[in-house]
Order: sequence, then structure tokens, then C-alpha cells
Amino acid sequence: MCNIELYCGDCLDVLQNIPDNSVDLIFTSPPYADRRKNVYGGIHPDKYVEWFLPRAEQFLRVLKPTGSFVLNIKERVVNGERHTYVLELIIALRKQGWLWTEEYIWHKKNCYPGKWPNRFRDAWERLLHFTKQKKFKMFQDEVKEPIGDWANTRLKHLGKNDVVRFNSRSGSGFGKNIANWLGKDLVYPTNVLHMATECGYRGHSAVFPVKLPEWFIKLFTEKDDLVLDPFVGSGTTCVAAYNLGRNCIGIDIKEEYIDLTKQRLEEIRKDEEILNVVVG
Amino acid sequence: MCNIELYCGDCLDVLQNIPDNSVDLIFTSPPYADRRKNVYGGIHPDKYVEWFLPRAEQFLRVLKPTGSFVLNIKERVVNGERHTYVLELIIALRKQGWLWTEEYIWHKKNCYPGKWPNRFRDAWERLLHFTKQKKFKMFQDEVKEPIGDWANTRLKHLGKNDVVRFNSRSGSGFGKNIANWLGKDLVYPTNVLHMATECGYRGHSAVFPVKLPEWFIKLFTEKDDLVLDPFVGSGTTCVAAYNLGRNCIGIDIKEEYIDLTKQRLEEIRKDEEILNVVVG
DNA sequence: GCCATTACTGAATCTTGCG
DNA sequence: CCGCAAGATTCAGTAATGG
Repeated sequence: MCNIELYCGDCLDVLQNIPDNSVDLIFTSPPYADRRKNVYGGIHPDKYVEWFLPRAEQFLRVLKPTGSFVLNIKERVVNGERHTYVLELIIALRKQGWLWTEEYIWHKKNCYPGKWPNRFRDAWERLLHFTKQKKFKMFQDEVKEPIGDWANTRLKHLGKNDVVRFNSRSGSGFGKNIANWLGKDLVYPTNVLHMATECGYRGHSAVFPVKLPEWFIKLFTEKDDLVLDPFVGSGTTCVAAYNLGRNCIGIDIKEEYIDLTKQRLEEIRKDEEILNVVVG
Repeated sequence: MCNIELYCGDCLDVLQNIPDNSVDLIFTSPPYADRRKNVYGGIHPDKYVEWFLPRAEQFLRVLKPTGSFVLNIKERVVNGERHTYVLELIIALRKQGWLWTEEYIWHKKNCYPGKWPNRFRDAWERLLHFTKQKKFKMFQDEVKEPIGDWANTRLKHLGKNDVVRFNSRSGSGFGKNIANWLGKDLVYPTNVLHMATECGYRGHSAVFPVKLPEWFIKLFTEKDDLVLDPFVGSGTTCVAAYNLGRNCIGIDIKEEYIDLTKQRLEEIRKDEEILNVVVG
């Protein structure tokens, strides 16, 4: 049974009804400054920290001591320069009591095309990892990856017959060997994530791929844990939580996005019993 | 003719003798806070900005208005948290008059191994791009990259010398050949650079690969321009400048590093006429 | 010359233990 | 109780060797 609760409203208000220390992971991609103007009233870059902080205070309250807060954000260019509101936000969040544990990089392999005279295409975003304590829940084995090139080049040199043998006769010695390689040679990832963006999901502009929240959900939560996304948008975090059997609370100020998310979840639901969407 | 001038001393002092608006590019990897303690006395993270600012003031003075300042840096972990001195440095440099034009990411493909309970291996560093003006010199075509697998596999077979020759002597037949060969499928890069660190290279342990300064030197300078590295270390920036036919001023507080750099340059010199190393 | 194999080395960071 | 030193852990390149 997987419970997904969706609420329409400003997370600053909605979160008042969520108890202290109840959430295992907050994963969110907030409205970037001056983006989605029509939605959040277009927060000015200079006012961004001021706007964010009271909401982060609620995040801090509802998050379990062993929980994690992952913030996907990237400063925009203002007047030819990168604006500093994200840097200021990090510093302000630390003053609020958060620990800035790590900064992961999302490398967007297929970033937005374009050409400018003073910069190249922007192919990365920040994934800021904040925690409440030095010790927190982390399940590193859940996101292990196949090993790098040397294994790949080796596999490449296996002829067709070898691959067939591996696939069809799992008992053969050679097949076993490969199986051992593939099974044993999982390594821990780094703090650089390589993932392509997904094209726009209907009404919503192109956002992050489902694999991105899935990676962090696997890393920082267990089954039946509770994930929170206070800026739901197209609902990708909720989809990821459902895919992995986690419960989820999603909040967005725009009813349209809540509806979109509900619809998206019902489309991928496989069994009536295992998904319970509640719109509050 | 390529002039490389090396000076031993604190760049804060040495730079006093360099005239205003005379440098086209500053590329440097300063001593990270609390690292290389034996060398730079180990600047404490909390004092880092304070230590850096007066030096940056000199950088600002000697840099041409159309020039660029590229700073390779990464905050270290202090007490389980990423320290904020780099963020504070960016904010302070802006107050000093710099424009924070862009932040490039260096993805270190072969980062240091290790395992910890609360983080993964650190596989990226910042390359902060500062300028004095909104308009500055940038030659984007010089760093175009081949696209697709065929080009990559073919490029791999070109030796180091071939690439250097292609880069420095654009008139040569061989260089032209490669240019024609690859000319078809060249695309502009993004702000994410994928390069392996160079480890254990014949005695001198170069931290960043020569390709890294080369990339920025090609991007922000022309032939015969002047490059400055105020924290020379193993001299990689000077080597890159020499490879590309740029003049260079290198400064380091440790005489040992000046000697190392001089030695390294003389080893790769191919012709007495084209390299002139002056140790001041 | 072309592969495959081996040895080696990092701007790392957490934990433990000693003074 | 705090600061510092040493140990344990871990992976992708690059160069050198061998067939």
C-alpha cells in the first residue's frame, strides 16, 4: 500500500498541519527566481532568500533528525552575471540550523541548446544535500553502479557466441564468469550524476528525469518511508516515490499541477490496491 | 618566441612590479584551505577569504579590462560539512569589483577512491570565471569538440605531440589535416569539462591535467597574449601557455616549485629559440 | 603495430587512539 | 574534552610489459 497525499496551497501554510519529525526525505526543485512568474508571482532574485527561509523553517521542523533535504537549484544569469542568491541561500540555511553536508552535481547530458557570446550552454545543476545531524540515514549499496571502462572494453571483446552462451546457458562456466563480473563489479557512485533531462511533460516545462529523485530516494529512504515535495510541479518526485514503494506528500500552490500529478499517478498505477491518492 | 617569466615570492608582493592592465588571462589553482600546510602555512578555512582578498585586488589591477580570471577551487569537508569559504569568497570578490560571469564544472573522471558513511567520492571542482567587464575576449571556436564516437576513438589514437602540434602550429600540414578531418562534426562545448587528473607523471605530481589550462587559454587568449599564474605549484599552467605559444608569468612562494617548473619547461622545449625562461 | 594484463598513484575523509 | 596522527577504505586512469 502506497499513500500519496496531494495538497493545493502554499507549502508555508500547508506544512503547518504536518507533525514534527515525520518526514524521511525532502526532495524538491523549487521555483527558480524569476522563473514561473505566472505561478509564484515571480520571486525577484534579490528577495529569493527572504522568500525561501520561512518555508525552509517548516522543512526543518517536519524532517526527522535522521532525514535528508535535497534541493535541486541553479542560479540564473542576471545582467550577464551569475546571481549569488543560491550561495546566500546556502549560508542562510546553515544559520537556520541546517548542515550543508554535500553538493552533488547533476550533469545534464542533453542540455538546452543555444549560443551566447560570453558563455556556453549550461549543462549542470546543483543538488544541495542538507541534514539535521552529522549522522543520518544513507543506504549507499542501493545506488551502486556497474564498474567503468575496463570492464566494458572487456565485455566488448566477447563475441556473439559468448553473449548468447551467457544468455541462454546460465550454467556454463563462461557465463558464470561474466555473471560474476557483472554482479561483483558494482562500485559506489561519485557526487556527479549523469542524467539526461526529460522533454516537457505535457503542460509542464522540461524538468528533471524520474531517475533523479529515484536515486536520492533509494539512497536516503527505506520502503514505506515518507517523502515530501513542497513544490510538486509536474509531480516527478511523487512518481519516483510511488515507483519505489515510498509514501509521499506533495504540495503545490497551483491546482493545475496537483491535477496533473494525480492524473500522472493514476496513469502509471498498476493495481488499485497499492496506490492511494488523497487530494487534501 | 615565447617568454616565460618565473618569480619566487608571495604574489601579493611580486605583483606590485607588474603594470596595470597588462595581463590577458589569470588561470590559477590556489592552495586550498588547510592543504599543503607545509608549503603555504595552511590557511585556516575561516581565514581564507581574508587571506585571498588582497591578492585578488592585485589580480584585478594587472588584468586587462577585456581579460578573464579563472579560479580552480573546491571547498573541503570540515567537521562533516562542506565549508562555506568558497561561497563567501565569490560574494567577496563581487564586492571587490569582479563580475562572477560563470561557473564551469571540472568533472574529475578518476577521482580519489575511498568510502565514507555520509558521502561519496568527490568527483568535481569549481572553475570560477570572473571578468572586469560584461564584454571580454572569448574565442569559442577554439575549443569546439568533435561529436560522436567515431571522432572520439580516432582522436584517442593521436599522440600528445600531434595534438600540441595541431594546437600551436596551425599552419602545418599535419595540423591542417586533423582540422579538415574533424572539421565536419565540431560542436561547442558546455560548461561541464570532463578530464582525468594526471597522477604520477614522472616525479612531478601534477594536480590538474595540462588540458585544463589549455582549454581556458585557447578560449580566452590569442597567440602572444600574456597568461598569469600567481600560484604556480607544479607549473602546469606555464606548460600549457608554452604549448600554445602564449607568454606567461608564473609566481610561487616556494623556490622548489619555481625550479620544478623551470625544469619541466626545459624538458619539453623543442627549440632554443622559442622558449625563454627568466627567473626573477 | 595491436591488444591484453599488471603495477601504481592520487588537492580524500571518516574513525580510532593517544597525549 | 579537545586536537592531532595514523589506519582503513577504494577506483579510474596512465605507463610499462608481454604475447
